[in-house]
Amino acid sequence: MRPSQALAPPQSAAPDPQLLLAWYDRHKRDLPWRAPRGVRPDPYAVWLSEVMLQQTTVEAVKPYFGRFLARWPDVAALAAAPLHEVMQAWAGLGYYSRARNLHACAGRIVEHHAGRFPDSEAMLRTLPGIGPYTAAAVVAIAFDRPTAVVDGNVERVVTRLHAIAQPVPQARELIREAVERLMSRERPGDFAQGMMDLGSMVCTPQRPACILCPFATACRAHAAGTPEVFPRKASKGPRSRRAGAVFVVHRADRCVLVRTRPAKGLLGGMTEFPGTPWAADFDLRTASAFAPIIADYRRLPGEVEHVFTHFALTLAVFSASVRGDLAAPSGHRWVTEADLDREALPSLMRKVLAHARTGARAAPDQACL
DNA sequence: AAGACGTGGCA
DNA sequence: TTGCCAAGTCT
Repeated sequence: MRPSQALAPPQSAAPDPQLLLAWYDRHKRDLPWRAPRGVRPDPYAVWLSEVMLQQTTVEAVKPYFGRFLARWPDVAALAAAPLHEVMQAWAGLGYYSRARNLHACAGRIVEHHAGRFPDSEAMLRTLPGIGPYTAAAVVAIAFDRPTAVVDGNVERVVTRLHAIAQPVPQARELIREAVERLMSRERPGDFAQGMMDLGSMVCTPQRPACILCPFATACRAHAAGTPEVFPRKASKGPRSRRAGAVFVVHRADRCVLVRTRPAKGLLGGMTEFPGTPWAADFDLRTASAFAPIIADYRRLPGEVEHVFTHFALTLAVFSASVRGDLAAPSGHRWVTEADLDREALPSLMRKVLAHARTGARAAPDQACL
């Protein structure tokens, strides 16, 4: 090597997809929805996993994926399932419109596509719950066809690789084009998954392990010494806070009063304990007007705290017991304690239930409503 | 086009 | 406790 070359500024070689594939072959994660090298995975399993993984961590998805696949081994089985069973099985995973769309999508696949997943992105995009990312992921991973798969991981890897300083929304097309140029045409599925593994294991949001990165020599952000400033994101304002109250009513025959939330919106279609609306200016003294049944309510000590993406919620819990022959008010129903586990109870309502169970024992009497 | 839409883990 | 983050989609 000539001295002039040694002294020259770091020469960034164009990133090579083979480097990523070699890294992936050595370090890829063993995930339940991944097929062995060279084996085409079941498009149904790929689609199911991709929908579950939308904004959701791998660890959270694993047990749900296993249960869904065991219970509904193919699209036809899922399409034939009652929606409420799917919602129940999804309970706890979050973003519940995904479960509704999953079921609707399965129905469309069976009705309009002879039970087989389309292999074209454009066709997949027309299906409920399948957006640009999921359509590309299914085409690349399940059908091993070359297409640019861009998720949050890929955005991070690519904005660092090219030191793209525009905030992500504006940079999206630039990122897609960069992936288009970079991706492997020979192993599109492995390339897509390799980029995501790289993003989650090496090119992490904080303290990326650049020393382990197959793209390190080509990476502009690494060269600049500031990988973690990419991607640039618009800062969000402070999270707002709301409050409300819920009523846990026990009947003498060990039933609990519940209702189903409207299909759309927050926790859409999920089971809940009746309560007040949730409001920033909630006043506890107005809670009684929302009690589902006339009864002797006791306020349980403490509160249930829950954080949604766009607001934090504080819930007061009221508890009461009523006679064994009381009918459920319209829009409500009685469910046995045992059957409660088979309800589509979101995490928030499981917290309420746990609070009611412990609170009822710890402090039988407090303020009355 | 910006905001709604869950949850749990971690600094 | 608060904020950020995780394989996005829909409106």
